[in-house]
Amino acid sequence: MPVTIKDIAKAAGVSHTTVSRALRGNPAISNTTTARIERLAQDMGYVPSAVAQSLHAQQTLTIGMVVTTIADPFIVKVVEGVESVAQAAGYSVFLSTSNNDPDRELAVVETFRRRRVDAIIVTSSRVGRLHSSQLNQVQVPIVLINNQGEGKYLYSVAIDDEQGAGLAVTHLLGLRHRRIAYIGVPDRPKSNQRRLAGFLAALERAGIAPDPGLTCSPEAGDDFQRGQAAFEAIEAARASAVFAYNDVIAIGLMAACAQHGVAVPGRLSVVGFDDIEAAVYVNPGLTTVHQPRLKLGQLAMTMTLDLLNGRKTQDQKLACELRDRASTAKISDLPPSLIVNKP
Amino acid sequence: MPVTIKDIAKAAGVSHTTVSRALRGNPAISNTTTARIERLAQDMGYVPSAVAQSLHAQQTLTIGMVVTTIADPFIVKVVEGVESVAQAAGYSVFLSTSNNDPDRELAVVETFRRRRVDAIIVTSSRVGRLHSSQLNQVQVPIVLINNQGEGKYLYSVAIDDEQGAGLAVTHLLGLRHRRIAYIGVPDRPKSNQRRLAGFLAALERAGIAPDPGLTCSPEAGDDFQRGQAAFEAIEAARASAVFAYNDVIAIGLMAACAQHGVAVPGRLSVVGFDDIEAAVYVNPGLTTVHQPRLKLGQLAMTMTLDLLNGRKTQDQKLACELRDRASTAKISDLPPSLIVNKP
DNA sequence: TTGTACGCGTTATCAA
DNA sequence: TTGATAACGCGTACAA
Repeated sequence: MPVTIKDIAKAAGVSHTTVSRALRGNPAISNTTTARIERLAQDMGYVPSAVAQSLHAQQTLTIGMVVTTIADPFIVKVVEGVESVAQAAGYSVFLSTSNNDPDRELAVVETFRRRRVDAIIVTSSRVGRLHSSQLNQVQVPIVLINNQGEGKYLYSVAIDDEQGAGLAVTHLLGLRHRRIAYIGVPDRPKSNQRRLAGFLAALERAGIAPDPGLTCSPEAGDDFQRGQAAFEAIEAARASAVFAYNDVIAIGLMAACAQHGVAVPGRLSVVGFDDIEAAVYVNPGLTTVHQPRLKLGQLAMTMTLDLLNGRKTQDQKLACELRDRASTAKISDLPPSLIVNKP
Repeated sequence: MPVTIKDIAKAAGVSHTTVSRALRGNPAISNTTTARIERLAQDMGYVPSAVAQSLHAQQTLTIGMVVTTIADPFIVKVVEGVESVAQAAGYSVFLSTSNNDPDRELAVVETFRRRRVDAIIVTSSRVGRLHSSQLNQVQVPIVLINNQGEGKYLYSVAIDDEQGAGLAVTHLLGLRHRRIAYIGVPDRPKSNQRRLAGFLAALERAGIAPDPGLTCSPEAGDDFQRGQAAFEAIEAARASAVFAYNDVIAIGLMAACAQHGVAVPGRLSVVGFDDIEAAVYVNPGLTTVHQPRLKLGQLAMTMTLDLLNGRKTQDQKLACELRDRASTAKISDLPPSLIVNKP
């Protein structure tokens, strides 16, 4: 049982009220007793109970963060951004994973409600389900990362997927590529759709008609395997360049290329999305669209603090930047047929 | 202001005591009123306050987790393991980063004390500092991951570094390598020392005398850069194989090799430690010592639960496994001088 | 300058 | 079967 102000009060021969005031630096208490009490508190190893304080103050100075899985290198950085800003502002953060399971996500939110968190931050959820049921019952601000939602307490900060995809395609167009493929994913429909839209829009601006054969969305297991699985479709489509939904997919594709003797970027240029750590580890280094993930997390928490302090806020969108590394090159002047065939 | 049992009591025309009992399924309350109250609670959107419950029960069902940085791919998995077991057991986890700053680490532990967490889990800290000052003041169990410490409330779960290093070296010896180098790190002294010890012990078992020229510990920036920086020393030492402190260093070294035209594994075999995701992404796939990181986290939390429930526990050590991929090969029969020179 | 009394939301003890 | 009342640790209005 930790030391309480009552214990200190007894030891000091005063009321617990006096102790409370002294420790909070209330000027009404005489300097001498204040000093004495402070010393006593120190000696007795007193640490105030945030639980009791929370009950009294009707706020816990905690926020709940829901992530699908922390294993995603993208999410990790976001969490780090959130946590650092939170910590600096005196907030603690509960981290919970949902594994992309809507039921668990609801359970997690329910737990956060029980714990009386002051706000909730959610990354990459399928808010559809969440929204419908009890999200509107939640009486605290909810900040969505990379996801929109509509509701009284719903706010969002997001990456500009379309702009990012445009960056990738523009880069490839600048390298004279014309047959550019897109590898999408089936399980993040919203962002996938936005990246696809950005991809198509950029092509259209360049006067290139969309070719359905140039977009695919492999079903295989994890993202890396999806990238590998996409290899055949890319070959069949005779693409000279590929824009992948994310880096892991791009890296999986590059692995398949290496296996089949297709040189990157000699025969095929590859652009990813995210700029995860591994993008600089692989060979060749992966050209990719950098997401300001840390900043995204920081912004989400900053916005949360604004909300908590009654300041005005509005939804934010963050721009991406291109990281030009070694997996892209100017298209060779050989005819496409020669370029895409095996050696 | 959320709904309380008093609100429900008023609406139901009973005392709040009855409501409390009804909602907890106390058999003393008649079925009819129980049903009526449950319905009311549901309709009014009642969610019990974990804060008030914690104050009363003198336990919060929360645990605090301190990590140096969540950005470390090793730590991420550990966190995931901890969180999944915690969540299943009804515990919530506070996650805080210390950035390897002893002061911040102390501040974080202090915050956890204020929040009255039931236990604390710490990964990869330099417990020296922590231990000395106020760690002994903490009245809750502390589980250290990959770190020993001595004290009343201190427990630990760890990877068997020596065994893991032995695995790596034995593998290389089996491939006929004799001049095997070790790349260490200056900033994780404990585990570095243990891996070095395992490295040397395995060599000794094979009757190979240690050669100081074959171990180095680059000071450069991050681990990747350290791996790159180690290249020259490895060349100078005329090693045919390298065991690196971790995967990122190994990958950095491989990048430098690619740059200088040194074939891996043709000229140099490389073994890492950790088995991070990127180990399968790089080309060639990195042979490495797999740490059961998820299991490590799960074990840490399981042990914490045991401690909390008064069960007996003892410090645990987890064995590693070798993941044999493509960065190691049998040494060629050319004389060493030919092997290590540039093409 | 200090103390008394009450409330925050919940559970438990005791009495009816 | 139900209800008053106290307690958990803290902060504060009101009194002295």
